[in-house]
Amino acid sequence: MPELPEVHTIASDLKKNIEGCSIDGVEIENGYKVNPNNKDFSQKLVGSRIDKVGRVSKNIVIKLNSGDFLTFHLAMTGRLLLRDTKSPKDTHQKIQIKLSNKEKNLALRFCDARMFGKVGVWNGQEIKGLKEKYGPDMIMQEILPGDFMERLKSKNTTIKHALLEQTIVAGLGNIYATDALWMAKIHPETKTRELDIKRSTDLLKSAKEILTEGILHRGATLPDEAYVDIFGQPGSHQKHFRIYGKAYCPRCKTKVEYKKINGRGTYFCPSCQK
DNA sequence: ATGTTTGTTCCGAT
DNA sequence: CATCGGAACAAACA
Repeated sequence: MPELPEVHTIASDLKKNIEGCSIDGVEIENGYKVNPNNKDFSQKLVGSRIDKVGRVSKNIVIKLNSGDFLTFHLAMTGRLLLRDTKSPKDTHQKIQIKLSNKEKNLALRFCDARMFGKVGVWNGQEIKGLKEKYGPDMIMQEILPGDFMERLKSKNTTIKHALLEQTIVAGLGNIYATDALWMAKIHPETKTRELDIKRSTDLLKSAKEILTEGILHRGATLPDEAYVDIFGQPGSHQKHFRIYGKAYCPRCKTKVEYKKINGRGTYFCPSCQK
């Protein structure tokens, strides 16, 4: 489930809590598979130290002192939890990584109900390749409106679909893209080829604004609690959704329309999104 | 029982 | 060969 604000929250909390820790052990649930394989994964992790925690698009990327990188992609239902080593196993727990420094012993746990998530260890070259496959990050990189427009126009599809394409711009998911289009008063089925500079500028501004707001609210947690932070706490951005999940447009009170656009549930106001 | 779901990748059609 | 749309991945929930 996590989109940029949720992944950002996890990465920044992890940064404060596990940088400098040594990796003492790795436990992988029976049948669960990681990259490149479970044996090499464990061997490369155990005995190394965590240098830096960061994010590449929606991947959590952890740099080790060995020069290798540990990555997590949470997909729809992945969770990263920082627990006491003695705390009981979490639901859908797939991996436990034991960490320690002078003051504490911790367990970093990866859990995933639907198992669309991905976990692995990679070398520097592979991480370079990972970074290269994504478009500019909506928060960490400066994107000029003209560039944003050209990138969107490079794909001949609906604006909603193009926004979700991480190779075009990185960070938006279904919820934030839906709200960004509402903020910019753009119909989600608008063809990318019909974009002009004014609408592209509005959309870029809206997307950055909604993602920034999401970060301030520590992400959005839906009723199923697929996303919680590393301490198991929900975010609060769900209280600030603009049109996602709404029945009436907050701007003009028109009844909200819901339809699948390129396979994803999309809410929009038929009156003010043109 | 059926239709949903926050993401991404792959396959078939064009 | 390149591009696009949709299915598929798997599980929980209403």
